[in-house]
Amino acid sequence: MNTDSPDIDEKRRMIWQSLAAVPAGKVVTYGQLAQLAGLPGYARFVGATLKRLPKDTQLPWFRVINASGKISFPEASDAYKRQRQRLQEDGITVKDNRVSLKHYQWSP
DNA sequence: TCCTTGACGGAGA
DNA sequence: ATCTCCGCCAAGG
Repeated sequence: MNTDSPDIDEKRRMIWQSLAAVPAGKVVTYGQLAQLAGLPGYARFVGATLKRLPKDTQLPWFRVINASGKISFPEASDAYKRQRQRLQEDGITVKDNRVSLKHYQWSP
């Protein structure tokens, strides 16, 4: 059951919806996803929302990277390795923990 | 209720 | 290119 306030839950829904639209082979930044969801300034909240996703989610959480073009996890972590793996399966080149936003950033 | 933390980002140095 | 500082908004203690 959901005990969160309606407005917060609604914001999460907006983010999930926008995330679902990000196509394979493309990436978006946390801040960009917030804007696409109609929530400018909510970059941090996007991160907090992705953190709450179930491990077996179908949403493309791995297509979200930070504004510097890097994966927002320590390079030694499993989370980092999983995200890099999924991105590479998408055909995205990850060189030294860096994705070229110039080539892969999605613009709807 | 107050204080700290965080899958963020932009401005400055 | 890097690093620090600071504003941002929730979540957790």
